[in-house]
Amino acid sequence: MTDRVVPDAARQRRRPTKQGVVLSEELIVATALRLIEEHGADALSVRRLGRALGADPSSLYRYFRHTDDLMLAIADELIGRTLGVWRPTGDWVADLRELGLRMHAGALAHPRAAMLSAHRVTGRAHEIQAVESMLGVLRRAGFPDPEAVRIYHAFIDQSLAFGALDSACTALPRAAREAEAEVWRSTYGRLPAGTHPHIAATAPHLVAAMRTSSYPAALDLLLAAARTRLDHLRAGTAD
Amino acid sequence: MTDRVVPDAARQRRRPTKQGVVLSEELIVATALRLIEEHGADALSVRRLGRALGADPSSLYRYFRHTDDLMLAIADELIGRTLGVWRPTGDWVADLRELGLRMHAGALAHPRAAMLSAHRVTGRAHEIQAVESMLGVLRRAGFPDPEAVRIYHAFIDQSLAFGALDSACTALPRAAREAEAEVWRSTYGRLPAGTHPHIAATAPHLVAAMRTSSYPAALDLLLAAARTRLDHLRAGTAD
DNA sequence: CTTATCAGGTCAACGGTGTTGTCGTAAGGT
DNA sequence: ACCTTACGACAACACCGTTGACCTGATAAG
Repeated sequence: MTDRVVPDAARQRRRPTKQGVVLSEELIVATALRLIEEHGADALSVRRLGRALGADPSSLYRYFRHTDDLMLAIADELIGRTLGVWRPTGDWVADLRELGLRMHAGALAHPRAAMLSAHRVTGRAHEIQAVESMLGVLRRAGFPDPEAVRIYHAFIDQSLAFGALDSACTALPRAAREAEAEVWRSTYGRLPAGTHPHIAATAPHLVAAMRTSSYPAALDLLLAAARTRLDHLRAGTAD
Repeated sequence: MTDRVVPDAARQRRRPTKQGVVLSEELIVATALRLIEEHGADALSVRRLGRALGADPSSLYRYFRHTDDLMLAIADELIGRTLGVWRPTGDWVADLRELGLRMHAGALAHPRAAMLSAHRVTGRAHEIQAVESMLGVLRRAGFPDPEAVRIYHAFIDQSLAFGALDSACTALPRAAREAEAEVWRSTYGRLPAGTHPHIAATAPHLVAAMRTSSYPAALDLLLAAARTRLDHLRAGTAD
């Protein structure tokens, strides 16, 4: 079996499956996304996907060399969907905030794909478009080039890193997620002030806060620092 | 089988394994960490771990309810190793900076373990100690409780998220890492100013910057924003 | 219109995974 | 010296990704 995968364009002999479905790369990716959305991240397996498509699991290997290939195809589809229609408004802080939240939401909508692709550089069209957009926002705001790159770098990595982290949380089996909430409530919530004064003092806030993602807060902190930095630069206080 | 796990302290009948090894929670965790570092994250399975220990896989279920429990124990051990000897100096910005860099370095020292545990709450001794320390730094600095929790949350998640992201990069196969560097150099480095003015203008900075982790920069931005916030609070300017 | 080709769906199998119910045995307390 | 029982071993279950061999029917050539 040298290579049973055929480039999508060259396909012609599309034969229906035993259950009457005509497979295609597109259909497979769409079904995989649906599966993830409907039954949780770990509902995605080659066998289950095959079953959902009404095809033998091994058929999928005519379209993807292995599961990773499938994941990357899904990720690519994701980028397209989440950044497809964004346009800058001119308010650089609001623009970056919107972009950050969008990337984060896009990741959370498809946790598995996000976890696998957050640390990869594809060099493909959608990605290049995104880089150009963000750098544009920062440079038009008035950041000098080295500063724009520094902030872009921190901004994009923070978005991707939080996206992956929070995705990993939502990809946790239900039981584990509930167990974590319980740890915050019954372990951290009950530490005596004698031995752990700071945890005890902030326990209610902790229990409430740790349930949600801190990405919006982290994003706002980053943007606030960037704005301060820009003010300093404008005031002529060179570093 | 109600629950075959016995709390570690209560263990007494330590019986050697067929191959003469005396199991313990500690030994299991240490072996798991070694396994992960030596043979990669997916080298960690109950069966392989059993083999490495010279014990039947099912024996491990006398010490951990399921694989997840084991992961949490590994995560906590990691925290303990990286934060073991830290003491606050009184300069809260410097302290948090040091803590953040240490956690990041700790993650990179055990990339695969970091990737598996960054998003977990263990509720175990080392973790509790770490939470108490960081909250202490922020509260002594003068942050009111809700603010301290907010900043703690953003700070810890940022450290863990970047730790996991950068770990994932270093865990990439050598070929893939070089391919990514090449993408930056030859794809982003050569885009024409006509179609991609912002990338073209910053290309040298981009190529140079994207090779390194942006965590230190992101950390400094977060701390700068926190300091600004504290100044505002001190000035009595509520919000 | 017939025929041959081969893309692509199917089947069966391999070796891996986490997890559990059962059983035997040896360590510890009495 | 005896009992109890903790705890390691075994076997089995249901699932996973992946592959090589097989079969069949849609298409292209004649």
